[in-house]
Formats: sequence, structure tokens, C-alpha cells
Amino acid sequence: MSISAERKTAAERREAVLDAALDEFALHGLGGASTEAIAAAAGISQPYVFRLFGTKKDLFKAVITRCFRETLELFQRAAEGKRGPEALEAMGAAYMDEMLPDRMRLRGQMQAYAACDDPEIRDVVRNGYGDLVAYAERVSGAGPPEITQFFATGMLLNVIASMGVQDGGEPWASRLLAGCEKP
Amino acid sequence: MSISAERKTAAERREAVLDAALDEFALHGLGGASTEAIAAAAGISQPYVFRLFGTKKDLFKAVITRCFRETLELFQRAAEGKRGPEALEAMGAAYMDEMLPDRMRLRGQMQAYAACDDPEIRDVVRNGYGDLVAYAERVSGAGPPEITQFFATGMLLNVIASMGVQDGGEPWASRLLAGCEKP
DNA sequence: CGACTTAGGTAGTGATCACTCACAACCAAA
DNA sequence: TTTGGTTGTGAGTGATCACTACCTAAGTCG
Repeated sequence: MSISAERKTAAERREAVLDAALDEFALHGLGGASTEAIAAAAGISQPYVFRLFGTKKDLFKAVITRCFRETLELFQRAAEGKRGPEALEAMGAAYMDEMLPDRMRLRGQMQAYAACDDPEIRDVVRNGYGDLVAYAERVSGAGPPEITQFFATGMLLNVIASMGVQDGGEPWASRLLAGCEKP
Repeated sequence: MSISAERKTAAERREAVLDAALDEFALHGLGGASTEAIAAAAGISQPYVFRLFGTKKDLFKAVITRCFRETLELFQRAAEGKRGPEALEAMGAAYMDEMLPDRMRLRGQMQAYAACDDPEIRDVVRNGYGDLVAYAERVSGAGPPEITQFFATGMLLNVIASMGVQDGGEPWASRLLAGCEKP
């Protein structure tokens, strides 16, 4: 090491790389992201990124896997002790409060959907999203119309946030957002 | 030219490049797309792509601009002569029939949302999407709850198609799709 | 036939890319 | 103190990248 920075466990480094990679992938996508930039942001050398994750695509998969897992945990925390429609409502509120403000996570999610042409990535996304749907169905006991509406609204919110029109600048966006509240 | 292929007008070449670029961008994103591949698919040399469009990003913007315009035209054709809720319904049906099967257009759309960190691209996407919303509101006369549901459902369909789970392979996806039909 | 515009190519630019290899420094246990 | 696993880097590798400078051939019009 250059000046002998402190040694950390590989697990800690992996977390740091995942954090840095989320930002880089979120901003530039799988193809546009630079492993050099990820390494620099994580505070390690670029070869060590490959030592820890093997491949850029593998790193991407690890990032979105963690992302989906954290979203599922967010849902679980929000719905804890609740059942039926109010569980769904709590999950939606938690999503709006904690997920939507996190621009990097949001963009990272969009990059994951966009990269679904690759079969390996598609599998990760499928599993992650499927788990979210399964959990929502199970904890709420709701059927197609409500569950679909729940996830459709979430998807629209993602895109609105991606476009950055959630701050009242565009009247049509404000109207779309108003329609997201349950009647 | 190598063997003297036929000369075309610049406008024709531009269309060919836009077609090729849609595929390439849809599959690999803005950062991951190769102008070399686009040129090859369009049947011209790579420098001529730059002569016609200036920059890779400019080409990307041109692709998504055309994409949004064609979607708007699809809506207009579907809603022709109709007003109120049945206009919205016709637009939704047209979207499912003509847009969803076109995987490249779908993925291209997702790539556009994903690339919205760039302000120039964000502007194009904002305008394109805003036009769609404005038209839907105007022709249907509907307010926030219906319009929001319309676009939220469309967004969910895009993602389901991106994940490739619309063919009945995943039960949870089939349930989500079932919820997309109007009650 | 020239003169001018437009369509299109060849050849190359430096930069950046993901990824590899060999090696070094640290730490723990025998 | 040696030994061996773990953490980490320096220095490259060829490939590919977006983009440019310059040239040529084809149509068009006098």
C-alpha cells in the first residue's frame, strides 16, 4: 500500500465496493460504468475490485441483489405486525418515505430493469422482484387488482423520480402524483 | 464506397441509422452502445454516423425523441373520434397490442428513463412523457385518479415486458397482469 | 464540359476499457 | 521464527472507444 492505509476485512471492502458501485452504475449504467471509478470511490485499487467480485457484470448483479434484498427488508419492517390492506398501505408509505428520496437506489433500479436483456441479470431482477410481489401478496392477502395497483404505482413513482419531476415544476407531474394517493 | 452501393438521401440514411441505433441502445444502453455496431447495422461507415448526428448522445436523444413521437401518434390514432373514458381504453388497448410486443422499443424506453441523470436526456424524456400525459388528459377529460392509473399500469407493463415474465412462466407475473384489466 | 453541392469512405487519433500477473506487506498460528 | 493464508498493489495487456481530418465520387446545373 502507498502510505500503508489501514487493512480491512474483505467483507468490509466488499461493502464499500458495493456502495461505490451502486452510485457509479446508477449514474452510468452497466455498460457506461467504469471499474476504475468504482475502485477510486471505494478507496482501493482497481484490480482489487476484480479480485473481490470477479467481473463487472458480477459486481452489477451483486449490487442489484443487495438492492432488492434491502427493499424487501424495508417492506418487512413496515408491515411488521400488520395484516391485510393496512400492511400494504404501510409498505407504500415506507417506500415513499425511505426509498424515493434515495436517488441512487432509484436510478440503480431503473438501470437493472434496463439491463434485463442479459439473461444473468434478468434472472436476478426476476427473482428480486418476484420476492417483493410474493411478500406483498402474502402479508396483505390481497389479490390481483390491489397488488397490481400497488406495484404499478411504485413503478410510476420510480419513473417520475428518475425524470426529476416530483418537485412541482411540471403541472402534469403534480397531477400524476396526486393520483397516487389512495381515494 | 467499396463496390459503389447505391447512394441515398441523407434523410433516408438518418432513418436507417435511427432504426439501427434504437436496437443497439435498447440492448446496451447509452454508455454500452457502440457507434461502430450502429453504423454496421445501418450499412454505412462509422464516421458517417457522426456526420449525420454529431455525437452519440445526440443520436440517443434523436432516437428517444422519435420513440415518444411515435407513441403519441399511436395514442392519437387509437383515440381518433373518441372522447372520455373510452378514448383512454382505446389507447390502452393500442398500447398493449402494438407497443408491448415491440421489445426493442420497450427496452429503448427503459434505457431512456435510466439515462435521465444526464440533463439533456432528461429534458427530452420529460417533454416526451409530458406530451403523452397532456394528450391523455385532454382527449379523455379524466382527472388524476384515472390518468395516474393509466400511466402507472403502462409503466408496470413496460417493466414486466423488460423482465420477460409476460409469457406465463412466473405465476406472480400472471397475477400482476391479470390485475391490469379494468374491473 | 466545368463548378458546386451532397453523400460517403479511409485512415488514424489519443483515451479509456475490463481484466491479468506477479509480487509485496501484513497477520496468526505452530 | 518460520509458515501460510489473507489483503492489497504496480505495471501492464490488447481491444475498443468516440470522434476527427482529409479525401473521393456521384449527382446537378450552367
